[in-house]
Order: sequence, then structure tokens, then C-alpha cells
Amino acid sequence: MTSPHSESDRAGPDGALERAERLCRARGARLTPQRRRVYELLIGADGPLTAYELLRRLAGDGGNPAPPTVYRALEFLQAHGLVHRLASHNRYVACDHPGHGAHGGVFLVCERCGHALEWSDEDVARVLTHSARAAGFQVGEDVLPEVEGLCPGCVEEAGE
Amino acid sequence: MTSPHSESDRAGPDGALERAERLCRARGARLTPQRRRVYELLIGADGPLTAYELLRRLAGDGGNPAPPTVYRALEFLQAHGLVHRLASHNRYVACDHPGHGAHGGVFLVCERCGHALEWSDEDVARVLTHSARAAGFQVGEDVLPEVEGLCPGCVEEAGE
DNA sequence: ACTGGAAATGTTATGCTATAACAATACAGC
DNA sequence: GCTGTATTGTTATAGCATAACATTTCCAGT
Repeated sequence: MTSPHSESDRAGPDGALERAERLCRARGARLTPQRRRVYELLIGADGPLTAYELLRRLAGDGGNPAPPTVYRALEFLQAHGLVHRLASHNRYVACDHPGHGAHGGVFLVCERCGHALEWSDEDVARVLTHSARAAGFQVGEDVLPEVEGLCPGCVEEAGE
Repeated sequence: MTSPHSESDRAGPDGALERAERLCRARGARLTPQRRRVYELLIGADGPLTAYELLRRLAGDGGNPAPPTVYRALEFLQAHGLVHRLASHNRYVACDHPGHGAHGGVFLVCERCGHALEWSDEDVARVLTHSARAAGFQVGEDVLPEVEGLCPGCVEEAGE
């Protein structure tokens, strides 16, 4: 069975924040206003954002944030699995289902509209690990390979 | 069966260049001295290089190359499948088996020593494509997902 | 409450990665 | 040789990320 994540992990735009609060509290990690704000911006964003896009949106709140502000928030959020970095596009995206680590998934990144879908699939993880082992290679814990392609909406449009 | 590539594609350090020459000639593409030099540098390199590392090595040949010089050469080489970009590390690496496109493989990137192994595996390609399709996603032609982990040598050392 | 230390944030500066824009040159086909 | 296209040279700039150090905030222990 293939699925983005189990039903119990899903949450609306608000639920995600509450869940992040809980997760951080449980770990004794401090989800400060800055970090929370960056997380909110990513949750509310229409697709992955660059660090500097986040910076501009933070600046919109008032204040005079500098790059380290946003990078530090991202570092924290990534460390707690709340955010992933899309290395192929220098962008950051809120995680669908924090608390899991990133076991057994891929990022499906649309090369047309830029949207990214985090897709969990045990089969992918198993085959990837197995294949790598044949090369003597030990796959890391939280790998989330990025796969370029066309999302459902863009497949349609491209077909017209 | 899993393998880095078929025996017939393999080539020594020199063979790779000759093969590139043939490939370009067959396509009517011009493997100019600049492009050839960048390709040589990548073939001879001990692991993936950044564009600016290449630039410094070009400068060592004399002349006064600027960034566009190396980026243009890389663009050409990538277009012909002679070089891949390792997006996760902003690095470039010569391709093991040009002429194929990149069908059905992954990049195994060592998080310790930085080396990258291009690993062909039909199973990986099949499962990835199948899994993505379940999300309504159409995987692109030449995707080569990057997987972080430990290479054989570094697994050993880490075990000590 | 007070305080000492650690964590978080502010601030300035800088390095690395990549491309835009336009000029000059080299090359292939005629 | 001429002409148009591809390639390379050159200058400038945009975009991504972190180093280093100052300041503030927060919490624990008293």
C-alpha cells in the first residue's frame, strides 16, 4: 500500500501548529515566536519557499530581520523534522507528518509548477536500501530523495 | 541483477575522453578545448567538484577564466549526459556511462568523504516510477535521485 | 527576588554559487 | 572570402549561506 501518510497524522493548517507545539514541548525544545512564525509561513505558503522569500515575509511583519534569523529558525525546524530542505531548488517546505523522521519516502517535485509532495512508501525505502547495499553503501537515516517530474495538475495541462 | 553499469560501457580514464569525442561527433556537438578540459578535470578529480574549484584549476592552466566559462562548459556537458550535477552539495561529477541518459539509477553520496557513486538499478527506477504514479505524478526522463549515506570505505572506518 | 550560565537573537561582514547582459571572436556552410 | 551562428570573453550583479561577535532572554538553583 502506498500513501502520503496515515490518516492519524494528518492535520489542518491549525492542527499542524498545535502538533508542532506538542512535539516541541515533549522534547523540551523551545518553539519560540520566531521559529513558530517561520513554520507558519511555510505551512501557509503555496509551495516551497527560499530562505530569502521567508526573510522578506518576516520583514513584512515589521522588524529588520537578517539572513541568520531565518537560517537559524530553519535549522531548528529541520532538526525537529518540522521542515525539509529541497536541496535541488534551494527551498524549504513544511513537513507533512512531523515526528516520524523521514523514513521511507521521496519528494516528488514538479518541474513545472515547483510544488513538492512528500510521499511515503515503504517499498521505495526497501528497494533503495537493498540496491545501495549491493554497492556496499549504507543508506542514512533520514534520507528523502528528490524526484523531478510533473504533478497531476501539470500532467493534465501539459497534455492539452 | 544490480550493477553500476554494464561491462561494455566501462572505460579507463582515457577511454572516457575518446568515448565523449565519439558521442559528440555523432551528435554534431562540438567538444571544444574548454569543454574537453573541464570534462578532463572532472574525470581526473578525486570526487565531485564545485564550479569554483573547477574555475581555480582552469586558472592554473593560465588564462583568466571567469565563472561563466565553467558554468557554460558544465551546461554543455550536462546536456550531453557527460556530467551530472549533485544538487545536494552544489557539485559536479563526470558521468560513469554517458550516452544512456540517466535511466534507472541513483546517486549514492557519502556524507563522510563526499564521494559519489552513480548506481544503475532497474528495480529502483521501476519502484520509483510506480510509487510516483500512485500519487498521480509523472517522473521525468533523466532523474537521478541523490541518496545520502556511507560509502563502503567509510562504513568500515565508522565501525572501528 | 537574585544571579549565573546557557540558549536564543541581533548585527555586521563576508564567502560561495550562479546568471544576466553585452562585446569580441571563431567556426561552418555557402 | 562572406555571412550568420555558435562559442568565448568580460563586467557586473543577483541569490544563497554562514562566520564572528554583541546583546538579550530565559530558566535553574539559590
